[in-house]
Amino acid sequence: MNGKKQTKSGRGYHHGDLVEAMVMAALKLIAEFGPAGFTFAEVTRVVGVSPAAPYRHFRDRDALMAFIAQRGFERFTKALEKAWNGGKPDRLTAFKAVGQAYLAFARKEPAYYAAMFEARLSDEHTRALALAGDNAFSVLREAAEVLINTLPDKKRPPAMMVALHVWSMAHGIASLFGGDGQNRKAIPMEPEDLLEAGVLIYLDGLGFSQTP
Amino acid sequence: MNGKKQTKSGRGYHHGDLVEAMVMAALKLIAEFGPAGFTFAEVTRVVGVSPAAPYRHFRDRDALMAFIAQRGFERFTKALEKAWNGGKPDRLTAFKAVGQAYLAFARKEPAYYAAMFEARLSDEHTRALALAGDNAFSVLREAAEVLINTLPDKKRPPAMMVALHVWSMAHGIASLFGGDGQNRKAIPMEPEDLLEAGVLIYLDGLGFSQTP
DNA sequence: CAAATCATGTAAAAGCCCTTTACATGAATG
DNA sequence: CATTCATGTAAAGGGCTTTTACATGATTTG
Repeated sequence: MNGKKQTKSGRGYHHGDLVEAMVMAALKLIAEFGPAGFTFAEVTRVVGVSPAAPYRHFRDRDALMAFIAQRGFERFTKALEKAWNGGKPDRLTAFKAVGQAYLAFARKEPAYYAAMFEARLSDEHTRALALAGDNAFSVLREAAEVLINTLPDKKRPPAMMVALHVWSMAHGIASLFGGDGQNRKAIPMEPEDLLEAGVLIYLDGLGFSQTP
Repeated sequence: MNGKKQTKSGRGYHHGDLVEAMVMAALKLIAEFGPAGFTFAEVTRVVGVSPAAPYRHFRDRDALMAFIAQRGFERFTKALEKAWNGGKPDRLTAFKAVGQAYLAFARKEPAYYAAMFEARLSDEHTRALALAGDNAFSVLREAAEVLINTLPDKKRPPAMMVALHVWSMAHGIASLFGGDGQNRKAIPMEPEDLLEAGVLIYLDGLGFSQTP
């Protein structure tokens, strides 16, 4: 009947799936108070275990954060891949969709996004996350490569650079105006529209005319 | 001889300028360990006062952070204004200089930058800082306004939008690849060059041809 | 100039969080 | 069924935060 263990309201000595429960509780707290806005002890209280319990699963609070960031990067990568959709229906549309997917992820999963980009993790954890981050970036980089291949050789910029420009603008918009609450500066348009316009102008500068 | 008080190695009962000393010590710690990388108590130890002393000057750790962010925004605004230089020697050159000044500030003053953009301050403090942030943004916005006035009416985009695009790209680059150490992802070019290229392409898209 | 007052710093204490260690429980294994 | 292993608890040490009562010395004022 039940996927895992017993889940009577009062659980027994063992929790059943403490890792998942910790992650879920932490995500809620991050979404509400930011990546620095919760304590390890607070999560144990929400979950209903003793303060020492999580140490069987995570070396410390940062390890929980890194675990969340890791999972976030994986979901992020999938979201970007889905948006790119192999370049269909056409390269330009798909490329813009990747940009929109970037912002959509930041908006819909602010807790993951914060864990990925705003939690200041140790060098060790940062290094371990680098691969996951690179995977996400690769989606954008390859999309850029496919896109610019439609340009004549002479006018073709490095795909890496194009990807970095779009990534930077998307991340800048997400950081400054994205999210759903507190830190967000007020601007007279939706972040998604701002990015869409910015990417269009940028691509125009590369030689993609908007009205061919 | 001395600007302020006695500064014999062993100071007396009163410090003389605890606020400044706290700010300086905090900046050093922020630069090294990030905005979440120091404790209030640690700063008091560095400065050499009791843990309760700072409470005469700052309500709490966040108030110190906000104070630093406030000062950071003021210096940031000045740096951008200096780069704009009234639009001289010409609008385009000056505009690009503003972008470079943005990155230069993030690179040279990582502690201020982190306090301004990466410290998650309370809503209350965030609101109080909004004005200081707006002042900085205004410099870029007015530069954008002057710049796009050279475009024919029909092709002239809103200055606000142009300013937001450039701000976002600069902030994205600074966040992802700027700074000088740990979090910085490795890329095959300097952040400054990446921004310069991005702004040039973007302005090209707006109708500023690079080779008139 | 001396006394009163005010700003600034200290000491001590309460409360919370982090983390480790020794022990308890119950699930899995043979 | 007995053993072993994974997982959770209790207790304790140490650090940080913040408050309160008190100490010091700079500043103001008669």
